[in-house]
Amino acid sequence: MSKWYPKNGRVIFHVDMNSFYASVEMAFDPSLKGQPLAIAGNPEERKGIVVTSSYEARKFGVKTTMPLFEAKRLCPDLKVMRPNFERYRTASKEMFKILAEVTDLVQPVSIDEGYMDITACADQGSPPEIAENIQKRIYEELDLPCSIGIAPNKFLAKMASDMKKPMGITILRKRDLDHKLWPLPIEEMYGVGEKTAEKLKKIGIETIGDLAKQPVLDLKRLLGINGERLQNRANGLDDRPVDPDAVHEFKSIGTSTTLAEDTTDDTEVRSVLRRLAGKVEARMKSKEVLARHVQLMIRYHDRRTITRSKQLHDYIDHKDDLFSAAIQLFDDHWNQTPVRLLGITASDFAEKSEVTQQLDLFNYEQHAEKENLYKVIDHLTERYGSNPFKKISAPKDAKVETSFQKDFLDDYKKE
DNA sequence: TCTGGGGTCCTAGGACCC
DNA sequence: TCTGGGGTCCTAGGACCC
Repeated sequence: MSKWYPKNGRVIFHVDMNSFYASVEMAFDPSLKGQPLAIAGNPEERKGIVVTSSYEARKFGVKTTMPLFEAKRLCPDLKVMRPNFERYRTASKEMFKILAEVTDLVQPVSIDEGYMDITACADQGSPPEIAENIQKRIYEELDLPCSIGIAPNKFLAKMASDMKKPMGITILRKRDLDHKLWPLPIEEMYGVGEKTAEKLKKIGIETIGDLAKQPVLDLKRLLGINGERLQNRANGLDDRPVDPDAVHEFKSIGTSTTLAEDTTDDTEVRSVLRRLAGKVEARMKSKEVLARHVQLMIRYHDRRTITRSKQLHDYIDHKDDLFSAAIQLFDDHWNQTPVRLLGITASDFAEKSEVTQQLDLFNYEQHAEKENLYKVIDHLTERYGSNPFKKISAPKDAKVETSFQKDFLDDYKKE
């Protein structure tokens, strides 16, 4: 036991569902098992890219984000299905239920993967035993394959879960770094994408091991603060905690759509933005939040994409308010050329209950201020011999009244 | 008949304040 | 007589991930 649960370390799992959407479809309709299967959007609507494919399809070179026609060229017998997101969400919930039975310290990071901190789970067996149990339960109860990485931190657990698929369990300890992690090509490192890999290769870094050993100043110059962070990870250092609450701390809600055809038609744009605003509204309401920031995304014919956003004065959650912010941004910034994609994203949230409370408080304060007004005027009149605000004592506009009262009271309090 | 849709985090410049 | 430096907010864009 002490071998597995060191006093000064953690035991972290990364659970990664294999080929998730395709596997859920196969669990749903077992006649699909063993077939090359791709989940993809509708090519008629220019959404024909592979979202997920089964391992049978991958053997032919089918990959995620590959255009469907190319996937079919590589694999003529490819079976193609549209995504059923409701189905995937249901399967995902069931999967996380199984993880939650092991520990509360589960952090979902997407629909098909999550971290667990099982440091305090020694009573349930050794980490490999716990991992085997989880994998077995998900397979037997949900008919879904997964891979699990076991390591002292999130980064290594993530890299480990990737090392054996499908249905793998991989242990990656600090002492394994030099022979399991460092030989991997730099582009396989989590956090290193196309652009970063390109930059790193230019200074001679080809493997994760090369990155681990490079003088850190070179990396800072090349990549900023991220250079140092990536090097730490390459050396097996990552102290981010497994945070079960992170999933509730979402920062934005957005939706976007690629149009079936590019358009310059204002009526079409308006109708699409209305639809998007309605979707964002529904998702905000289900999470009971209000937003104070709205962002519009426009992708043009040539795929050049701009985002334009604005901070609002009030918190909103109604589709009409989302729409009016979006259409204003569109009218202000559209360059009149054909539009390929439109998107609306809301952010800078407050919980609906809190904003409502604050509004109540605000109304209360306004009321209280009116009550106080006479006292304050009396005070100032007494002090200065006359009411210094006499000239504007009957404001018509409610907003003017409010700010007037606020300044007034602020001055009063300073006295 | 090329490249979806959902996110997060970071950077950088300008405005503004002290 | 001619311009410092730090902090914060806002906006736009880029990189990355699944």
